[in-house]
Parts: sequence; structure tokens; C-alpha cells
Amino acid sequence: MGKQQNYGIREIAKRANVSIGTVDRVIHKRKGVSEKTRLKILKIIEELDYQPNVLASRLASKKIYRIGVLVPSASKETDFWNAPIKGMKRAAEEIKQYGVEIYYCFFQLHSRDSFLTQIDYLWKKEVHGVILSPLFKEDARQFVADCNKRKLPLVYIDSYLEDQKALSYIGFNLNDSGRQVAQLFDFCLNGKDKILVANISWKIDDFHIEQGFRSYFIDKGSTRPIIKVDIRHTDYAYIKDSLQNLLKEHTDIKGIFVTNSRVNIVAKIMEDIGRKDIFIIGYDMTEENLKHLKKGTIHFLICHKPEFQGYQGIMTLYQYLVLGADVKEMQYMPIDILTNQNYQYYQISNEL
Amino acid sequence: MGKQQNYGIREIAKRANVSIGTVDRVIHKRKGVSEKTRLKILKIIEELDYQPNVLASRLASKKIYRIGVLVPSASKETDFWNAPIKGMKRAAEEIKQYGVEIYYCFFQLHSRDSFLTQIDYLWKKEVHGVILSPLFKEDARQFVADCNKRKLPLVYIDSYLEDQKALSYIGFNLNDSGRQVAQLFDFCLNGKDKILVANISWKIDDFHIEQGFRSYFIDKGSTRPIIKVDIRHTDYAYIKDSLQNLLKEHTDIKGIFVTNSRVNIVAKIMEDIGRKDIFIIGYDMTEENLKHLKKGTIHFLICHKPEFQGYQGIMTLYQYLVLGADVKEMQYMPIDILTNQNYQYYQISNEL
DNA sequence: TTATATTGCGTTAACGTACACGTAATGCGA
DNA sequence: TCGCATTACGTGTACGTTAACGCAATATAA
Repeated sequence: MGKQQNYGIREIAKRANVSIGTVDRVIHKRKGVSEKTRLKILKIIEELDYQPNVLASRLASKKIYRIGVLVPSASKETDFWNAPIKGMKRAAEEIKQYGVEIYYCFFQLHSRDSFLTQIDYLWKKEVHGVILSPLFKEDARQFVADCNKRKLPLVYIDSYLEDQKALSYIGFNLNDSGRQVAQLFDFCLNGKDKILVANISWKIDDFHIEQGFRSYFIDKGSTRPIIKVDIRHTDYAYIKDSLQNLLKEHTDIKGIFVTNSRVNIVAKIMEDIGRKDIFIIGYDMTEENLKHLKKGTIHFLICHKPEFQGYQGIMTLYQYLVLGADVKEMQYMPIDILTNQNYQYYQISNEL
Repeated sequence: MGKQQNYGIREIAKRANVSIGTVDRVIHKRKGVSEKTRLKILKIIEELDYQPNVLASRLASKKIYRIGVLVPSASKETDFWNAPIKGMKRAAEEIKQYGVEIYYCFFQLHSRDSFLTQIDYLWKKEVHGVILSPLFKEDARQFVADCNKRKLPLVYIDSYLEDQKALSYIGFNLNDSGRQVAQLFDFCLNGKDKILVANISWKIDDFHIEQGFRSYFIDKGSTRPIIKVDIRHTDYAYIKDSLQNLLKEHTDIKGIFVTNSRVNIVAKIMEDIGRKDIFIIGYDMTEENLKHLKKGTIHFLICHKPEFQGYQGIMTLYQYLVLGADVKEMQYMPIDILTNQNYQYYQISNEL
């Protein structure tokens, strides 16, 4: 069980009647080897199913792999990005022996300028790979194009640009995520209860979520009434006004779906105006959301392993750069359903 | 960022005015070093915050770590144990460079004899660590005691013996798992709907789950009617009879909670007798359960990352044996809620 | 006292790979 | 033909650690 003899470059050299130096050159695709011996060696490598000893390789090589991370900084408004960063740091700790160094470039969620500044900073670091959260689409598009030009492997995290290919995407499927929320409402509400979908953001960015949400009911042939509201401000008072007006107009609203992590604001509003009867679902286990989940003022939170996304982002580049392994282009995170009964086990699982 | 100078035993030796051999002896707690120099070296190690280079260490050492795995084999009735095994194999692949070998000892779920046979087999392998699923409690207790006597680190997987300490437990909290199910029913059923808790097994082993389930309603001050049935046979016909009688007697049953992975049998029965109105929740994403989840005849499945349990079991022993790291005694898995909307992402996430 | 263990330590050859360097062998132009 | 550049390959050292071996110095026994 697992006692397979592992051949090394020494054995390959012996069988090919060359020195280990030549084998080394072939493996690393360096020049200085005749085509004939190259093929001979490649054939033997194939035959022996040679697996390079990563430990020895790393020990002998002083090569450093630099990874640039271009993501938003955690803000007072949302500490979401703390989680991916935590995951990246854990990954970095695990593989630092392999010469992987990480350069974090944090930009402000609302400042395009800071994004451009961080890109400049990143270029100076001469990194070998990049992790990107492409929130400023136009600039990100240009940046990804530049990376592709320089053959720099790039991993999207949390969202991606459909028209710009990259090494990999790590995040979730917005559409299916919305469908899951639809089903939860469908299970928990009565047949004709109205649901309000609230997008609270200065940007319109959750179209796929709403689409998935609606598609669930359409596929089911359901006639459940659904209304949608876009709230382009994120302050409590403004949102409260908007929601109160809506609730006055639609007295049959029994569920609210907030399509991002600002669900805690809605939960607080419902609490403050005494509407305990409304079922609330939203995204992400931020600190504020967790408080309301515990209290029962948020019923479900949908999460997509934010910490693991970060961990996996680093590991993907590690596998590609250091191990030379193939990498999946789409790495979808699971759609995790959190309640006040299971949240306490969620962080733990993310730690490893 | 991360360019810390890492000192090696060479530097330690230089500062202590000894040879690297002596430093090595101190690090590995071998004899042949005077107390005086030992302390001197330990002090320097402390000062420099020496971190051994695991790569070099492994390269130089021919030491093999053997891990024995004592778990049930996957049977026709349930393929549950395939998942942990898959996770173990993935872990083994990752760390085989570190000299970890795994010996799988599968016993039959219903055969105490096969369990004892496998224990004998395991002893012959002279393993350095053990992973155990202690299903046959009495014999397992004795086995764990033997391991402790021999200072063999042991990791419980999926369940554990409360009165026998071990290095670690990897599994879930039965009580909280039951509570979660209770909440799901509470969200999805109407206030007075009756719930049937069905334990289908030849052993009484799910007491904590039922306790957690009930405690949710008690804590909430709910008066929801709950009835419990123990079915000590696992064949379709017998279970069908039992359930039909119950449903005749209790016409207000609107939910069935099957406390283990045999929920697919109940789902099939409800399908066959045309009771589409009953909400069904059970455990584990086995093949049969998945079929019913997809069809909508099972509404929720509770899972506890079976594959990750296996992965983590191996990794825990690796960390303890190879890296000499500390290990958490209780490693609870998250309580994952699966539906036919999110199951397809669950397996994927388990792959890494 | 001498012979023999024991203790405390230094030395050195691996482990498998990377890479700089050295050196034959070949090619090419005049 | 010679001279020189280029190509093709071998050699050796290093990476940081392990562990076997060796050898003094000291302790113990006869």
C-alpha cells in the first residue's frame, strides 16, 4: 500500500546513458540538448511515470514566487474581505517553505483611483501571479488584458469578467445562489405570500441573483407575487423610508430577500418598526449579519466560504506556479445555508 | 512581506560553539549531550525562533509513518463510508512525499467478528497512528485503551467514546445537528403540524439527535406535537407497515425526521403511498438519498462533510506525527443543509 | 594500575534536485 | 587546413537536515 518505488532523475539518467545534468535540462526545458537525446529522455520519463520530488526541488532552488493580491480592503461598512484575506494568510503559512511570497494591494470599495494606484504598485513588485477582485470592471478588464499579454497567471476571486479569460475563477454561481434562496422562501412561506427582492447598492450588480431567484418560481409554475426594489443609498434612514413605503403599499409582503450583505440594515429596520412576521434572507456572515442571525431577525444567510475562497486562490496559483499542475477554470464554492442553529460551526470549518 | 531570514541548525551550531550534530541531537531529544550544552542550545533555538525546514528534514530522513484506518466498509445498503475514504486518499496523495503510508482495515457494519479480525490485522502492521470509527463500543473501548497504553495517537472519526480519551475527534455534534433539523421543520411547517421522529436501525444509537431535536422546541416554548418511533428492521416492507400504521393513527403528521441515512427508504414509501404533503428531512448525501433529494421527495439532507472528515483525519495525524504540531481535541464539522438547489456544489467543494 | 565502558561531541555521507561551470565534440568560415 | 564559435553534455557544489560513524575524554571495573 503506497510502497511504490519512486524513480528520480538519477535513474532516468542511467537508463538514457546521459548525466543527470542533461536530464535536468530536459525537464526544465532549457537549451543545450540535442533533439535525439531529448526525445529519448522524455520517453523514459514517460515510461517511469517520473514524479519530481517537490521537496528536493524546492530545497535546491532558491526561486521565489511572488503573488500579488488585488482586493478591496475591509471597511467599517462590511468586514467581508477579512475572511478571504484570512484564508490567504493561512495558505501562505502552509506553503511559505515553497518560496511563495504574497503582496497585498488593498483598494477602497468606492474609489476607482485607489484601484488604479494599487495596480501601479502591483506592477512594481514584478509578481509571478495575481489574484483579482474585478469590481471596477473597465479598469479590471484592461488590467487582465495586460496580465494576459505578459503571460501572468491570474485568478478571479468572488466575481469575474465574462469577456476576459483568466487562469481560474473562484467564487459562486450567482444564478443558482438566487434559486436556492427562492426555494427557502418557498418552503417557509405560505403559497401566496409576497416576496420583496431588495438590491441595496449604488451599483446595479446583482442581476443574476434576481434572475435565478425568479427562475425558480417560473420553473415551478408558481404564481407567487414578487416585487423588486433598487435602493441606491446605503444609509439607514433612506432605506427605512423606502421600505416603509413599500410595506404600506404591499401589505402582503411576508418575505424580504436582500441580495447582498446589507441585509443586517433591513433586519434592524424590521425590528425597529416591529415587523417580526417578515421572513428575511440575505448574504454573508459579516459581524453585523451574525448579530441579527443570532437574534432571529435574519432567518437565513447564504454564504460561499469566503475564507476558503482566499485559501483556494493562493493554492491555485501555487499549484500552477510551483507544482506546474493543471488548474480548473471554474471553481464554484458551495451554497451554504446558515441559521442561528449552525453558524457556530461554520467559522471552524473554514479554518481548515 | 515575508522575507524573514530563516536560521538553520548551522547558525545555531555556530552561535553555541558546537557542531550541527550536537544541535541535531538536542532537537531530536536524543542522548549524548551534556545538560549544559543542551540548555545553551535550547536557549539559542528559542532566541532565533528556529523553525525546522520540513523539506530538508523529510529529504534527509527515511522515516516512514504508518497510519492504520479502522472504519466500516461501504456496503450496498449505504455508501456513506466511501466519502471519508476518498478524503483520506486525497490527503495521502498530498503528503506521500512526507513518508506517510496508510493501511485500510475495513470491517463489516454488522459483524463484530470482522471488527476484531481487523484489529488483529492492524496490530501486525505496527502503525504509528490510528483512525477509528468506534461502532462496536465495547471492543473499541478496549482497543483505544490498548492504543493509549502503547502511546499510539488515535483519532476518532464520525463518532467517539466519551469515556476514552484520544488525540482528537473529528465528526459532528449530534445534539446541535438535531436542533438544526428542528428549526428547519419549524420554519417550513405550520404551527401545530405533528412531526414524526423515526430511528430506523437495529441499534439504538441516535439518542442525542432526538434530544437536540426536542430541546429546540422546549427552549422555544413550543407545544408542537412530536412522536417517536423506533423501527428495528431495515427492510422496505417492514418499515412501510410501521409507517402506514402510524400515519393512520396520527393523521396530523406533516413532517418525518429520519435520524440517519435510511431516509431514502421513507421517502420511497411516502412516494409509493402518495403522501406528497409530508416534509422529509434526513442525513447524508448517499446515492439513494441524492436521488430522492433531486426528485423533491426528500426536502433537506443534513451532512457533515464526510469526505473532509477523512481528509482531516489523516491530516491531523500527519500534523501530530510529522510536524510535531499540537492538535485540537474536538474538531466539529459544520452542519451543512442540502437541498436539490445546492447539492451539486457540495461534492465539488469536498474535492478540495 | 590497566582494560573497558560510557559520555560528549565532531565529521561526513547521504536525500533528490538545481544550476553554474567546465570541457569535449561539432559546425562553420576562410 | 586552422581557428573560433557553438552545441551538447558531464561534473561538482549547494540546499538544510538526518543519522551513522569515529574519536577523544572521562568514568568504571578489574
